[in-house]
Amino acid sequence: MTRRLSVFIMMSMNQIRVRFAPSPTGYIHVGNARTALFNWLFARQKGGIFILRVEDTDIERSKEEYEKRLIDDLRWLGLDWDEGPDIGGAYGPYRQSERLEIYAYYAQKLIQSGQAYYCFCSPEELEKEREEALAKGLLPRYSGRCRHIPLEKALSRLNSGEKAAIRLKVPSKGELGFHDLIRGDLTFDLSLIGDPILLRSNGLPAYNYAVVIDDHLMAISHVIRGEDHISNTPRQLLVYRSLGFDPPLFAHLSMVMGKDNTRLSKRHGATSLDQFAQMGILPEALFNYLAFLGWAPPEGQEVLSRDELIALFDLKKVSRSAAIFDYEKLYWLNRQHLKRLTLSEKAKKAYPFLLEAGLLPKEMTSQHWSWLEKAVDNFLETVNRLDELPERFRLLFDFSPENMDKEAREILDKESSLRIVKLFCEKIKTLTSFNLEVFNQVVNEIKKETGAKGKELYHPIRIALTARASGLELDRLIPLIEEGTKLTLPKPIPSWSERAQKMLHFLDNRPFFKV
RNA sequence: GCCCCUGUCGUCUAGUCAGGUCUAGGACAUCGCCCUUUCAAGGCGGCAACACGGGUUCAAAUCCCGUCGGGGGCGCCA
Repeated sequence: MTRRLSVFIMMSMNQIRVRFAPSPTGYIHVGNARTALFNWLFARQKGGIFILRVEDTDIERSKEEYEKRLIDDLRWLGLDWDEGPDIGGAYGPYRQSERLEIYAYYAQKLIQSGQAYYCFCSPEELEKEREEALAKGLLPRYSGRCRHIPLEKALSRLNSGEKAAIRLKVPSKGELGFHDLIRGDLTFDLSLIGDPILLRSNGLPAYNYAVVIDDHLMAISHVIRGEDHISNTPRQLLVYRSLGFDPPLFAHLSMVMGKDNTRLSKRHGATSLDQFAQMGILPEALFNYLAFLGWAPPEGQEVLSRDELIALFDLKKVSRSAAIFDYEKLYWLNRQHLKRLTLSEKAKKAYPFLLEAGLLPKEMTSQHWSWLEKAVDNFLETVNRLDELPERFRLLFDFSPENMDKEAREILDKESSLRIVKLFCEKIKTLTSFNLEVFNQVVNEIKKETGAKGKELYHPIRIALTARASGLELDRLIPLIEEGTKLTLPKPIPSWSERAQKMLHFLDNRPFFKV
């Protein structure tokens, strides 16, 4: 071994190396995303290495398509990795399906040293035994029946074409413990653990085995993963021990639950990252929220950027109890992050949602963008999510007196209001230009002519202009409409005169309105 | 069934390791008020928790024991 290589190994021994190891069996779930995020925060804070490893040994369920989506989704969230299947690295390959010879090699070593053995039991037999044990209230654990088959005999059965899995021999008594960075010292009774499968009869490794080989060979220093792996840890520790590997440090994160305290699933609402993107949740907001699931910064700060989170994060302060995913708080955080964007970022983020709704054109001119910025500046502060924006924009695009809400109708039922609406419409229907100045002039005239003021005056005028009882402040709304009518849009914004004429026409054909 | 983890406002949590400074702090949600030509936003304020029962102690959210609740595991899934 060269001096340089040994220096390299020495360095990597002290190097913090963590990994996120998902199975590409579906779209990435927020619970897994949170695990990835905690690993990432830890690595980035400590100047360590963050690795993405794809655990695709479940051939039935793993799909290439999912791996691609997984990568896209993680990147969308704002995570990056130093080694992974898409970018390579010194400890690859990073896809378990490409590491099969490695698993076979170590399994053989264990067979040869007598620490593992061939098991010829069929999955059906085992399933039956397990069910029987469960029914009797016994421990559903493998009997160890094949443990005593002499190696020569096993080999000859193998040669004659029989299929076998490889199992690890687990001591029948004793205790095994480890220190968990979040939960402290944990101990387990070995007599309760059956001999785990290392290699399945199809040659593919089982999770509890592959994870050990990979974590060791990839020089993982800290395994940060979900609580559902706590009881797997002793099994894995046994593999480390049999192979003479030093185990890494472990930290088990609590689960993420839905509102009814069951595991978060589709029926609780959005769970996969792409769904949050579609809802108009900013990745930095989801990132912020996920970091807060089971952890809180020391001084109670709430709205934090990725960099601030890196600086503040502390694995030792992570909560031990399960957290419920609260959409309301996520939405609030999203609003806060939305507010932090610059005007042009706001417009850029809003655009896809307005395009999708058919309100803005595919080809945007600089006039479009400048108008969008103004509009977004007014509407964004009223929403939690970007996907609520088209609905707000309809205040500008839709003008339909026939669809007035109850509140607006009730106001029009008052004779004084109706008179103001008509007066206002008559005055503006023939105007060639309309702006705030003209508007105020017209309003002043009406004020003089009718004596109305305040709410009595402005509420009807709002209805005349928008056919709605509520919305944006009028002096912010008018410039937006005025400028918007000059734009080329898939669906034009009605001008003041169109509005006035449409409203008058509507009123004339409504006999039940007085006057 | 057995094993493991876990338990502070409805929710996320601070406080628990080193018991008194906790008549338990913050945030979301909710309710009320203010601002306001509407609706929001914003500002201010209110409601709201140490799962329960024992013990130790001058003193317990904090330490010990038990009970109960919640979650996870016991796969040729990961």
